Amino acid sequence: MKDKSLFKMHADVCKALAHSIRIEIIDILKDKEKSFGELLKITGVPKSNLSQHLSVMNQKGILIHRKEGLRVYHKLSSPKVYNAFYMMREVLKERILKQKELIKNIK
Amino acid sequence: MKDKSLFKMHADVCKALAHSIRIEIIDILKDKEKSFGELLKITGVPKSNLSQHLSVMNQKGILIHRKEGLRVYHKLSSPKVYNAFYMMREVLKERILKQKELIKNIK
DNA sequence: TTACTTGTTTACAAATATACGAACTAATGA
DNA sequence: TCATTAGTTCGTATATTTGTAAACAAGTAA
Repeated sequence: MKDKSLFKMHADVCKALAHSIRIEIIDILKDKEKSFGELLKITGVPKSNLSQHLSVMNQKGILIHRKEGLRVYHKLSSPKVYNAFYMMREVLKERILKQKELIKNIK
Repeated sequence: MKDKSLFKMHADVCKALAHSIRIEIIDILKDKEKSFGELLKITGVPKSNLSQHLSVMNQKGILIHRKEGLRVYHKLSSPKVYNAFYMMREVLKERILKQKELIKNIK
């Protein structure tokens, strides 16, 4: 049988984006790094929850962080993460446009 | 508070890719349509399970299908789906390369 | 040392997602 | 009509993910 471990790893990267809080985090970090505390304020997510989401994103390789004193700064691990994020949004846009067409035809 | 429904929809599209079987399906459909039966043979996934995964992908707007006689043919809803798939794989590649570097430095 | 700030980890409940056999439906042909 | 093929849906068991409070850890500063 064919080896499917590549599909598994590939899906793991996709999973790192597959949550609305994580999408919001990528949106915030798209062009600049932010500390944990800043992300906390912007998102309004409880800190333990936010920490877990950031941890998942780090493990899956889509974020990196550095510690400076008490603060931890997070950013995208590569511009490719934003490209992937962006293409997903394009797919969403296309889907919404198609739905608009459908509604127009119903009227 | 800020409206987060866009993040939710965006994450839903990502979720459609976030499973190894669904990644495999996109890989198979990247450049041609296939019938359910062909997908069944290629993937080896039980038919009820395959049908459910295809259903999820249809609902999330990343696949479309047409029926012809007894057969159902599936394909990507847009080339953008493959672009998104591809960028995810690029992120994975980058991560693997970084891990290789780390191992090299350990030696 | 003590207290404070910033963030992580743990424990566990609740919610979602996945897997798969069995039953079911739709189209075709004998 | 009856059987066959192709695929979907249902019931339900299992697995994975998520959310939250509470405990914990690490760095800074008095």
